Amino acid sequence: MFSTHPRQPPMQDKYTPAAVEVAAQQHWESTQAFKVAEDAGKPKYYCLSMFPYPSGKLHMGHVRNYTIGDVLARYHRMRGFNVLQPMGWDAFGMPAENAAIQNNVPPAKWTCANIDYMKTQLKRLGFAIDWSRELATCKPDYYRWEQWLFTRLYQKGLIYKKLGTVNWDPVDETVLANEQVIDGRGWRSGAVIEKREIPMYYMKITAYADELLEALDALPGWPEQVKLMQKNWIGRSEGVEVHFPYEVSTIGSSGVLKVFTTRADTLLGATYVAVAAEHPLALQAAANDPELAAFIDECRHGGVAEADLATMEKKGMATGLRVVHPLTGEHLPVWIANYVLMGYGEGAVMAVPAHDERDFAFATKYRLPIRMVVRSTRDAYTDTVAPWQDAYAEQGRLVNSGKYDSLHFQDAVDAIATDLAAKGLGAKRTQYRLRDWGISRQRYWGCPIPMIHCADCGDVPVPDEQLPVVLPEDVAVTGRGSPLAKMPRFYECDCPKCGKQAKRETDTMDTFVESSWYFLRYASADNGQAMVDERVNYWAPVDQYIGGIEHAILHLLYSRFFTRAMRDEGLVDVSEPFTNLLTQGMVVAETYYRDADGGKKQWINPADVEVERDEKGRIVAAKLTADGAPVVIGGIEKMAKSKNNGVDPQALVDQYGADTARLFIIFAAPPDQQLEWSDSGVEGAYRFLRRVWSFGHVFVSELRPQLPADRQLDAVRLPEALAAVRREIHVCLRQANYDFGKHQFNTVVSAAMKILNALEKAPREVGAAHAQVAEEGLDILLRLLAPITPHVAHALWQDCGFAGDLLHASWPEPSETALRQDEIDLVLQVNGKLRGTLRVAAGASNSAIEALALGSEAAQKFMEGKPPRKVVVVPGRLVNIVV
RNA sequence: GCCGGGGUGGUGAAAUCGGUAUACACAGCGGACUUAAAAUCCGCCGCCUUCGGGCUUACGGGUUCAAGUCCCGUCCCCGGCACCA
Repeated sequence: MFSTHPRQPPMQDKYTPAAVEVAAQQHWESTQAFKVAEDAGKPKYYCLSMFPYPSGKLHMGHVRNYTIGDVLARYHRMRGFNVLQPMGWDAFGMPAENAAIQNNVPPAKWTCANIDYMKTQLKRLGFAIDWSRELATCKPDYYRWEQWLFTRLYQKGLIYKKLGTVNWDPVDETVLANEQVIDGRGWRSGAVIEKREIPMYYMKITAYADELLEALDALPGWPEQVKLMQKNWIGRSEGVEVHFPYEVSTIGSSGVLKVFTTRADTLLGATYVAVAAEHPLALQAAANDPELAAFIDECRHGGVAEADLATMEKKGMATGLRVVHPLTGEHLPVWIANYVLMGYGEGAVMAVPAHDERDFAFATKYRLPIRMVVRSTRDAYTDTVAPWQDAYAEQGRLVNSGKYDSLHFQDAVDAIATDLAAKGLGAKRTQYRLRDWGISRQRYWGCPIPMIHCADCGDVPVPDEQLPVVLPEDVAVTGRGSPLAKMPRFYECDCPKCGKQAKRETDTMDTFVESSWYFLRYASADNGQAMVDERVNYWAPVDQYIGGIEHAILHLLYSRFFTRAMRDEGLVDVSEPFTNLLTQGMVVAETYYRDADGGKKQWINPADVEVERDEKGRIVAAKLTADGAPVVIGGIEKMAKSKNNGVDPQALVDQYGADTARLFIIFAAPPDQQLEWSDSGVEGAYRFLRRVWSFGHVFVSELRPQLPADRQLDAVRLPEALAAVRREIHVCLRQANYDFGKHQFNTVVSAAMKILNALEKAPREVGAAHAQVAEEGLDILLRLLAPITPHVAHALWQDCGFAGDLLHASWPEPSETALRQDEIDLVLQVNGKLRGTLRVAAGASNSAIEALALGSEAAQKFMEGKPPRKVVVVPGRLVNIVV
């Protein structure tokens, strides 16, 4: 109160992020800096971050995603590219319906309000976005083209209808998403979920399975891990389809049970077959067997998620039916097993307990025979087969297989397939794990499927002139049933073919459909006459796509499929939508909680907690600031509402500004790793920007006036101390450019910090030369920081008197003159251990270095008089003397 | 269960083609400035040590003159599994 601030700097020396950022953003806004059009004179760079679901407000994961994208966009602009960075909203989806149920607000209204707010947040963060291309998938001018394409693909046969299995909540009489099924029960009703078969539309993604697989090899810009996951997901496997003829005496009719196997070599080891609970043979057997019927009923309980099916207890029951082994003629029992699924392959598998772990466990449990037919190279089998060993599943030479004995895997498969084909009981076949994409959803807040069901004409696509089928927006959502199915004014219509009264489809599409083509729509977002136009072939493909690793399979695979489907419709030239892919890691933070009633945990926000540290700085305890009583440290978790460990980006921006938020996010971890939140790390980022700011203004007031007229630094002979500072700056720049190339932005920030450290420590007494080095260093520093902290860089660029708009400045390159060194230090090792350093001339020969090393004091000492056995010289790095 | 990824100081992390492990920060400790505090600046900071040095990249082996990096095995953590987006 009474104090003055005698050393308080002049006004412009104080870093005030809010003022700096508003000014920079106004400048970009008034110059329309980020609005782009096609330009044949420049290479184009289409930089795209995955568009957000408008959930309410931005979370830290969004800020990270869009900061990474913005860094790349601004960097490429300075590299001379014509950069497009658009933004939009993935606006259909379940959360809007849940909010509608909870707060009694229509999904459309809720969604639009969220979009408005989140857009202001994105603008405040200073992203270089071309907002003129903004789109929202819930708007008819977007989804009408999705409906239009649907009718095209339907007429082409690429979309078809069949039964699919869903989670049915018998109490709420509604279909649930997998995440709404918890331990086999509905999340709201608590009712036991049943599997139910309903008619659904499917996109024939399997028609592109081979192309989607093969083309992965031509995507060098994608992370190997993502390509591998997609490859495994598509799951191409070469195998044999085997037909087991029905035993007529038990089944009562002739026919064959089809199974697919990749291990046809083990066919002679098959001791039973298993079918899904919904399989026709299962239903037939259950018809007059109440016990079997009860078991099938039990199999219907629980959800459809694969992770649940794979981890549940394997159960089965014999049907009393038999099939005939196609090669031996042996009669094998047919079992119903809960782990066999009707939707996968043929809904039936052959079981070889001796060589398949799951079959082994099943056979052991139900005392079914186990017959060894493969002797692996490790000769793992003894006379007793239990317990299971992984080696049992290995390929090897056949035994106990009659004429196939001693054949190895591939020869055995070939011979068996040939014999099966001769008998008409099987053949080689390629199978995919990938299944067709079921896109029907029994939900309200989605894109209506443009189909009309007519009693006479069947399923009829909505004609072009009747599109879009507009989703009514003034709707009450209750969570019971589907609102559209209860809305005659929506579903009552006339058949487009015969004109009779018909019924409109009331299912909507999977929201993955909207996100499978939005990146193409951005190129021609203003076109009201067509889905895309010729501009798409200027911008597509996306040069750099950035988003969470959690989308590695579904979203990215659907987008690759959709791009091809649109290509084959003549809408776009390219096949691959995303040339380069950067998968960003999660944002995580510490959690704290207290035990509450009923074994529940009461999660406490980290902002309300104080931590205690020991003398090493380790956190040893934590307490709630409000009451001073201890809380439990819950470990590091993904930022989430449920764990109350989220940090609100808005509060961060309000307190420190957008540049500090961006700098911390970029510096704390490389983009593809998880990012651990740290309030003190944010402080550190802010401190750095303040130092940059004050150095800039020291330059303006003290150094710039000393600059000589001739500014050719490369021609100047600098004092050694200053030459070292300049070399350090250029070494850091070289490092930063290398790191930018591999998207390791955290070390670009390190390099910027090192440059500032070097500038601050530069010897001041050398006057004009110092001012010159400082000017060059500051020039480099501001351009390096321009993509990361664009506002502060923009302001300092102006204040320090550098020419032009920093947005259009060129990217800096290190000077060879500045990097030149006459002598270098090598590491001296004896027997691989560090024993000293060796100063040598930069161009010294290996033999000269070797001689110098052997003669050195350190080498003499640690060689202990023994003769060198070998001397390894790594030029520019080290010398290793082996004795 | 299946597929993919990760594990380096007290903490976030760095180490480019197998070549000085711990750059750059954060936290902590000590000092300067201040009536005091904040801010700022300077210094120290992997572990052990008989002060010669020895040890250290989740754990156990292996290859190599040399391994955080390559190979084999184990443990733990995370992402995805088709209706969350």
